Amino acid sequence: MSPKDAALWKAQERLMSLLKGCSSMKHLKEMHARIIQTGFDQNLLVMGKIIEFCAVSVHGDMNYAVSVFDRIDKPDAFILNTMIRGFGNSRLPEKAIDLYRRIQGKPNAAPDSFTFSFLLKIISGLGSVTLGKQLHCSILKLGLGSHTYVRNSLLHMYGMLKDIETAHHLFEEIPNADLVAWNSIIDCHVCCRNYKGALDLFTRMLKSGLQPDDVTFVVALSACGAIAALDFGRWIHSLIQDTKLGVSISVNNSLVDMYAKCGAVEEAYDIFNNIKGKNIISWNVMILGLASHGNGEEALSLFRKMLQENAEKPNDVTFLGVLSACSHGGLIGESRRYFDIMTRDYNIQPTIKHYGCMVDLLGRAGLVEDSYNLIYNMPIECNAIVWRTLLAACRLHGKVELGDKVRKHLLELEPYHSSDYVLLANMYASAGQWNEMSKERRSMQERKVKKPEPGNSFIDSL
DNA sequence: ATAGGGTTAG
Repeated sequence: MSPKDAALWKAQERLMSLLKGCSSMKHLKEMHARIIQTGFDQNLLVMGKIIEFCAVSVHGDMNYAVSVFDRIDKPDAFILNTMIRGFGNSRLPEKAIDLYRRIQGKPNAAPDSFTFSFLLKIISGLGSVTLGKQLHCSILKLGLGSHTYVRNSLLHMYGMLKDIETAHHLFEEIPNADLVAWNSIIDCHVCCRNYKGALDLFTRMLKSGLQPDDVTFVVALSACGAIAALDFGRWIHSLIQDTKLGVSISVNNSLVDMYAKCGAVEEAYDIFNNIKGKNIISWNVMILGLASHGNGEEALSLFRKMLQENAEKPNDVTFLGVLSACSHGGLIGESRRYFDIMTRDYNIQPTIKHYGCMVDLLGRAGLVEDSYNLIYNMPIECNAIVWRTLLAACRLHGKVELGDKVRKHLLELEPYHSSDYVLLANMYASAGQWNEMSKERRSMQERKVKKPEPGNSFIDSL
């Protein structure tokens, strides 16, 4: 090493250690200015550290990361991967895809296993089947198809895209599937609502001799809860007690959730009471468990207990439980009060799910017109699930006229959802409108034929 | 110097 190189290396090391100690954007910007002056603004290690701070640290600023990135002439893979990670955590994750497209074919920044791990996760969230398949092709072309992290990310992605066949195919091709691969394929089945398949795989995994971890148990228990498989859940509970995961918060939360969903509310409560260091999810699953079993009052008193003990700060899901408790207890006045408290005292913006709870609550009480007005006036876009909730209420209370209106909205959003026709046919039948009922049935059969291939989102048109 | 899987509406 020449003396000049040694000096440069020493300076680089000093900058790196200074950047490591950086604690705020203000501090980082000052350092960045000095780095530009000293001519290190094309040094990939130094600039990588800056990008990392801006793009993925808690005090980061993605906009600043972009402006820094744009001035780097030849960014390397680390810098690109870090930018992709940063976009993935941002409100516009599709920008990560744009960046990937821009760098394709540039020799100094060939995508690697890290790039694909990050991108696959982002595509899982975006739900784009086309992009997922394109990326899968690129992965195969680059020979990264059997890279463990990449393959497991692919598995997970196909599960999120509801393509259980491809996920299953991929899984069966793995010579020695590791724990993450097993957990992913089990979770794929849960996501695709194949709960029986998930539990079969869980059993198969045990037989293969692999030791389940906390994630395995959480996923398997959620499958039990979904189909109220209480005996299977109890068996898993006994397996957990044989391991040291009996103290894991998330495993215990899942046990509470499983028992509650299976109707064993007392067992759920028992576990809840014994959790050391309850977190907000512990409280939420218990409140929701009580609420969904008609113990609205108990759910609300548990919520108040949480506040009194200052145990945890309620979040958006807590209020879903609270509103659901009001719904199942028929407490309309209470629900409006809590809705206000949520926004005013806790500064939680109501999501579509909170409106869904309110629509459900008003609808159950027969106030379908109020429910419709709430949807009409809410500041966010309504989705098919909420319209369907209202349609179910219309059916329940024989409000055919409003049901017709709701039907039009559903046709726009999800014209192919089979249960809507069942709901509508039922609604017309209970109102004695037999002609309408058979029309609905015929249109269902017609549409089944025309149903297009699933999976295209806005990103597919990019 | 970076990475994979998980729990909370209807």
